[in-house]
Amino acid sequence: MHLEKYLKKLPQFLSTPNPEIYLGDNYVVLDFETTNISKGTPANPDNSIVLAVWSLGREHNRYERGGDNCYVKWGGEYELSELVDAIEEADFIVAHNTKFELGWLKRCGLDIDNVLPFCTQIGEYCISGNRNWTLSLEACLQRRGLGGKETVVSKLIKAGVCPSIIPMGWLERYCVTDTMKTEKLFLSQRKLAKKNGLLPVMFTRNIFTPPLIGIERKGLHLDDERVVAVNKHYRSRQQELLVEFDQLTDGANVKSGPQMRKVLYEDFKFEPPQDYRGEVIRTPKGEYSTSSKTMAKLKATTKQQKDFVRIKGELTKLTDAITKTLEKALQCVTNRLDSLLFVQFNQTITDTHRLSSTGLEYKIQGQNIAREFKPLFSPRHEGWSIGEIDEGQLEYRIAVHLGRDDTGLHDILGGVDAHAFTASIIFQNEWKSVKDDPTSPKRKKIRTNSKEHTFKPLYGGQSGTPRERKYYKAFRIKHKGITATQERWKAEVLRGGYLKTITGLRFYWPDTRVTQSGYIVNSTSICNYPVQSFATADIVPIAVTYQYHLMKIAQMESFLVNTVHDSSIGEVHPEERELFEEIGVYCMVDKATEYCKQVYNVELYVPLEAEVEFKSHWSDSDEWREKYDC
DNA sequence: TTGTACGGCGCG
DNA sequence: AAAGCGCGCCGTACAA
Repeated sequence: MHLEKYLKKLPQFLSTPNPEIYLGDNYVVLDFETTNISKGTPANPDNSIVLAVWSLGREHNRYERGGDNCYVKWGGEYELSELVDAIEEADFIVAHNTKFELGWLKRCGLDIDNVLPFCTQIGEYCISGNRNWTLSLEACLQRRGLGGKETVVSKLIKAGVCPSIIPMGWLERYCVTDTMKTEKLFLSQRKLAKKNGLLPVMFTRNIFTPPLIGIERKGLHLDDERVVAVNKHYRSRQQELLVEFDQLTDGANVKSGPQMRKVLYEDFKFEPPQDYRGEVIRTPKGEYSTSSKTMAKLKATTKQQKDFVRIKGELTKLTDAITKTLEKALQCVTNRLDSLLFVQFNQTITDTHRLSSTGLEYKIQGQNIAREFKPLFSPRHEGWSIGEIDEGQLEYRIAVHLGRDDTGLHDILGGVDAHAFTASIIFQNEWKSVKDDPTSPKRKKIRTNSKEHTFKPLYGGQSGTPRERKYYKAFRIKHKGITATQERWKAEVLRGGYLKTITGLRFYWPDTRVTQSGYIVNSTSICNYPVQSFATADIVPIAVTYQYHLMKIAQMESFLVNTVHDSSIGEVHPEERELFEEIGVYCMVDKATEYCKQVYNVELYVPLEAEVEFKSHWSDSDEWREKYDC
């Protein structure tokens, strides 16, 4: 295959990935002090490096550790060629939150895509599994018995004092100390990681960092005209509805839970809806629920009640869309000539080690943009398209792999429609009459309604209507392998309080026990985490990492702009579609599979599958354009 | 005035 | 005593 010539140019840590590289001593530990606008982000040109300190792992055997074997350089990013040279000679760099240091090194002119990082924050996160530890340098040091007290300088910085005006002697002492502490932390982590088999997972998390920086810097591009048109549409509809809503409720606020509870269950005298067991649906704190799902169960009889349910439902959606997306997108296209929206990827937040994402200036984050608004995102260049590569049925396939589930494998290989099986049980009678007529709209509708239930039992879901429960049971019987594996996981956690997963990552549920009724506490999480984690925190990041590098090596003009759990999204040059697809699919399928073997010694029993789409926008359709008249 | 909890809703 | 999992962001309500 002709990707061979690009593969040959991958940096060595990617062409022959080997986590044991972290056991060597050819590393550079570094720490930067910078000016502090927006937490010192290197993305802001008004920020600059104040002080850089680094030390070399291979020099440390020569003499006793002391403050003097650090390199110290005052001044900006243009005076760090010595550091850049040292990094180019090293196997990897070490820092606490390497995304920060790498961002600055990029500004120093270093090609950070050739740098292998070891982030001590990620290191601690991998050790923590899902234990939600505080991951500041101080907290990590304390946890490993390495000191880690707050100092005067750290307090000053935390209080918002810019490092550029902190006395030089103080700042230098502080930065040198932090560098040495970071190295101690690294040495402690790698020792433990080797012992517990965590090096592979640390390696996988770390090679993702340079691609994430590259993706973050590009931003997501908004289509100005569409943003304006959709805003107008939503605003005017909101105005109409607000008038009606005010009349019906005497000016209640649709966003207020207490007010909605009063309106619904006191003023309109709705009977609080019940679940399948006949118990009133309540919030975790015991209040009557006013969610849209609960509202859907309300029995409206009078015209007033019917109007209210309809208007409240629509108004909630409108308000949500306007405040969370549309208003801010409008501000972005108004304020910024380039109409770019920036997000930040967080690598150490989630329990399952997925990425999370934070919206920066305009507070729109990249992972939960409503499907309805994906058509607002367009390529920044005329004639380009948005390309999206998706891992098809990823979590299902991974569950089938982990459970060596022959029935699942058979269905996947045979392209069996999983939702049809769901429909045949939940909508038994209705389904019978239409199941063999693929053009039937009724069939389509039943199938759509079945979708939400299909994979619920995969995550431990059992409750619902009698029909639904019948399906969940059928799923567990059908997928014997998955069910048995999940039972083993629960047993392992019951025994030891934690589960060692296929990648070596450990998840902890120390309070797990069997209740009097036989229910195992935490069982839904125990069923879910190993699947969600391996699928979307390992396989997809691996694929995106390689996709990013190969696109760059192939000198493509196209580039990635986002990744959302099971997919990557890029802006694609019209003449590069074929190559974009080839690289994308290769990475999501072949490369991810190969890496699993190389790094995790996991031979995937189920094939992966990638789906590719090119569109004028992130999503697009005639109906959508008609609806918003653009 | 500021910070936090809560309920709600969006995504995979 | 739990009833699919994982997140981030919103406005309200209310405490400090």
